[in-house]
Amino acid sequence: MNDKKLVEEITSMEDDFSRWYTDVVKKAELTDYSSVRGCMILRPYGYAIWENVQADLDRRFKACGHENVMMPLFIPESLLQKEKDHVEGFAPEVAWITHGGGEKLTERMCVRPTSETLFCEHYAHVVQSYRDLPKLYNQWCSVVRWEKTTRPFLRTMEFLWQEGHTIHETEEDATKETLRMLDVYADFCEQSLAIPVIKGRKTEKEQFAGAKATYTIEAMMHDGKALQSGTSHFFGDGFARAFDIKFTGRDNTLQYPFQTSWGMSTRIIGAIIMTHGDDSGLVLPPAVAPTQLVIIPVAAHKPGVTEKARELKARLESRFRVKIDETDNSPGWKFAEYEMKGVPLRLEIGPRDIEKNQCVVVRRDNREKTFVSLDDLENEIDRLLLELHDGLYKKALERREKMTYTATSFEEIKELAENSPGFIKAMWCGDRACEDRLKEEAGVTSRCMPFSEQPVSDCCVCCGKKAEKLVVWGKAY
RNA sequence: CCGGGUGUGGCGAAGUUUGGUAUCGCGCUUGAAUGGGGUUCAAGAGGCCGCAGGUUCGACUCCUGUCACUCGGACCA
Repeated sequence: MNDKKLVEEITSMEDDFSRWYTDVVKKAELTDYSSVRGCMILRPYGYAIWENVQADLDRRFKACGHENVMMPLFIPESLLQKEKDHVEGFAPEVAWITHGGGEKLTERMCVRPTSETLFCEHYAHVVQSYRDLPKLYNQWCSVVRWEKTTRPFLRTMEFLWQEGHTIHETEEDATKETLRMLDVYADFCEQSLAIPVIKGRKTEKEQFAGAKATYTIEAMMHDGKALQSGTSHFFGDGFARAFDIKFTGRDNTLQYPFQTSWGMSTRIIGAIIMTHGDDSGLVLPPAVAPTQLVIIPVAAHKPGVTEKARELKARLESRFRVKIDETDNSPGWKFAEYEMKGVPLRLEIGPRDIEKNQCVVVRRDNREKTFVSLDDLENEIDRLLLELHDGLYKKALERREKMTYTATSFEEIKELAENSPGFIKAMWCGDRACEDRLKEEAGVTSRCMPFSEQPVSDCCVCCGKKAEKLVVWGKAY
């Protein structure tokens, strides 16, 4: 490989991870900028990834019984104001509409930063009896938050997401739903995106504005930083009380229902990039790759090559997302191009292969070449895609384990935070003051309190008092 | 929001110190050869130097303002 050329194209991860990220996003043609500050244009290739994410998640939601709806883009100020914690959390970053059709509005409206308030208002209309419950709703939309600094996918002022909003008869049902959706997200990340995640609960400091409990899946990026990849919130009956949502229960008394909400956004594409990518560019997990296999004819001018390549495409496209590159760029150029774009498998077919009734299939993640008989092509591709997915997952998991440390004293956690990028497992007494101090002096925030972890000691890493909660600490995007 | 950096054809840069006809590489177009890791040669096209003021006979270059991107921090679901 010509390393010199490669260095000209993108910054290496090791040299500057942030620049590597922006370079990959740009070179893989995922996004573009416009004259709208802090917002991104999703180009066809970037949008195609989102469409695959969306289709996969939507299937999972429907399997749980969720129904899609559409809520308005705007929220009147009075509606946003109804739940105190919620408005306090979001007010600083909403965009306000003050004029319409050239006239000043009597009441200003914000562009939705999230739609809890709209769902609540609607639920108040449609929920009368326990027979109306539960309602399991979801919407695919974009939301706006007036961010100060932005980065493609990771933090933009407008972004695409789904927000699920459900309402239940009992606290128990709502709690179950919150955790069920967290599992849906975790399964999606691991099975479709090959991203290992840690499931856990957020501390009160990190919890969603208005929630009684926030659960999260946290993933570790290549540089050791954490990315919150999906969240699921339990609201108790707080929103129901604020919005006066009541139903007649089985015992003929008026009761408040219990609610949840959960979301995953285009940010997850940032997670894919920073989990699997390498110095040659993007590496896409097969389940969401817009093209799973690219066919590259070699010596295409020789008789029979183009025909054979087209024949293979026709044969494969009922089972895989296949593309053929018939441009007259050199094969080497094409190899580099599709590596940049993260296409999982590359199929090379040339005169020598045709003679032997075979082709060459190359994996994106490790560049391993396999000569595959054309008689067994479908099965081999299936196998290679599966192996590649497993390989990506395993590699990401190994890296996370290698970059996860434990600390039992303040000095230790501070030293680790400074010198060893990654996650730090340490006990916490539950005091906000300790959490604040760790942020202030060690520069780490609590990512989550994992569900399935053994205690690493019995006293708080910060104050030394008795502690039972294990927290995963880290620096976050 | 605070601090640093950068804005020059599609992309990446030089030129700015010391004001005087807009440069280079890649890409693009056309033609030919090549083709198993970013091929080669030839001929072309393409830029009011981020934007707005100011200084000057003259501004990519100096001054003021402003916008965007970017890196770090703060804030953030």
